[in-house]
Amino acid sequence: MLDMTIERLSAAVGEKVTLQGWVMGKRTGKGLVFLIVRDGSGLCQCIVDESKVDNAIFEDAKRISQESSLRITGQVVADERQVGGYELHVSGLEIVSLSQDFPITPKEHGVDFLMDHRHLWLRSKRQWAIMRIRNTIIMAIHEFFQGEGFIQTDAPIFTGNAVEGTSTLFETDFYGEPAYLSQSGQLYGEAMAMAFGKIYTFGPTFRAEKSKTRRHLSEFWMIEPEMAFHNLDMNMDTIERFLRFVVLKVLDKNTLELDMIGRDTTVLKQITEPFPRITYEDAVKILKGELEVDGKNAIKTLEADLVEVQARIAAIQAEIAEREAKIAVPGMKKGEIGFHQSKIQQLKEELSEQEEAGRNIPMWLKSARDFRMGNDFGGSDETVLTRLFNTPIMVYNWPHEVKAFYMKRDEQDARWAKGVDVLAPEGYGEIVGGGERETQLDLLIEKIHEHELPMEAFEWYLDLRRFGSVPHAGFGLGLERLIAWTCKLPHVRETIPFPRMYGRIAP
RNA sequence: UCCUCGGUAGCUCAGCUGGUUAGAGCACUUGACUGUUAAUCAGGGGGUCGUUGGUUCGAGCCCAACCCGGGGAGCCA
Repeated sequence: MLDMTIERLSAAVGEKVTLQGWVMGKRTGKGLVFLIVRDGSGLCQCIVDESKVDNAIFEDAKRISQESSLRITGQVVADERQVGGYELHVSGLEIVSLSQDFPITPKEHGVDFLMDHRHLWLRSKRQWAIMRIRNTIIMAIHEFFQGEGFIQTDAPIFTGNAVEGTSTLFETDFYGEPAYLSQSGQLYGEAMAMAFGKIYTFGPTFRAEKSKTRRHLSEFWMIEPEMAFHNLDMNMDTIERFLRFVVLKVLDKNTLELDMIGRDTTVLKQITEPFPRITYEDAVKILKGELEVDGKNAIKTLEADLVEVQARIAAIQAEIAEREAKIAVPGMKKGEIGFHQSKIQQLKEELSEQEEAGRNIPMWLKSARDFRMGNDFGGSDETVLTRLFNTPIMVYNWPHEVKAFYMKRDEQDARWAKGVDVLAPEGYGEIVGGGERETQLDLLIEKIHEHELPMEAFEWYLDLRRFGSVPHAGFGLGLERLIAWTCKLPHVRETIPFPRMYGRIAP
């Protein structure tokens, strides 16, 4: 049978099956060739034994190279030591296409090199695992909203007016008129919520920010639910249920993948606990160390982190020196030297990470101490704040000056706009931004003037308040940031098949 | 736009205060090893040291400008 996949080998133990795939790796021994085959669904070690196959097959097994494609036939044997738990005792092998000098070797590579070979990098284990988790998350998003009675609608990607300034928009030529690639479907989502009750959009979003950081992409996918007859509290309830649902789905369906990328799931499992809801005012106090959380002080915690980082740097430097001294002694076996060298390599990588933390933390501390009530949080402020929590936190009631014109003003205290930012733990920061929308026509018009926006471009939007305005709320979730946190990746670029970012348009 | 770190073999890096023919590991290749999981052993080929200009008897190393990349600030999901 040719439709066998590695994923389904467990149902075929003892049977003779044929797999179709690619060679990920090869090890040879006297009379034996071990092939690691991947077929997209998983990995399987295939053993070619010289004494059990035709000579021609054994010769093919010996000459087959990394990433050659093949059809391979053999008996499925359970073996707990193997990735996936099964191996194939080969009786037949057909080379479909021989590959030559595959650029991505089992050794470490630099980011630039890997990014230039993204089309091939996607074949590696880690990327395989991440893309499967991405798939789970996308499906879970649909499942959650569909299950709660939302309908998926889509906002346009071309927009004619620059809502929040043209500096962050990509301009294109739309039949001779300037048009911009959408940086949010928010306003259209509101129109659709007035038509269909509860909706969500799920599509690509474009931001022309010249940001070169671990959490920015120029093209990313955003989920934007919008709910009629919902207020800020109901919005926060929805966000919490939603994030919990998605993360639990990943924990359920991707244990293998999470393990492959080395994700410690302890923090993820705490997603079942309530998310703290903190007003902006309190968040600022926590940030400045004026308010403690469960007896923990943000500033003091960070200072302790710094001490720890410095101790770690010293320990790493000592270990590197020790291993280098060992290698320097003549007479050590080559293999052992290689072992020490690879350890030193790892240590040096960790050292540069720790050194970076050592440089950053004092800056973060300064930023936190000097923070002024009324400002928006910067990336480091979010890190300092979330350092004290193991679940996402929801910061709400923001100074209205820092939020968009459509955000509803708090009826009790006009200083605040009823927005909410959800900050992920472990240093990931903002993954969701949302809030309750302004419903009053006159306040909205005032805000549009205040932001110096072109009134005529918003006439259609104002119609939503003229014809049956209702309280409504919604939020936007950056898919890639959610994936990055779920997988604890150092950078969002690995969460999307072909990242588009400042300075990167190919492949 | 600004700050910061970097660019040496196909890949990852070393190259001490400037000094003869620029090194290692991996990958590739030849051979040895009956089960390996990036840690076996022996041999082999492979480099305009990002670009341009300068300092010097002499530059991979020093200086300047530029190009490319990493991280961060601003901005944000």
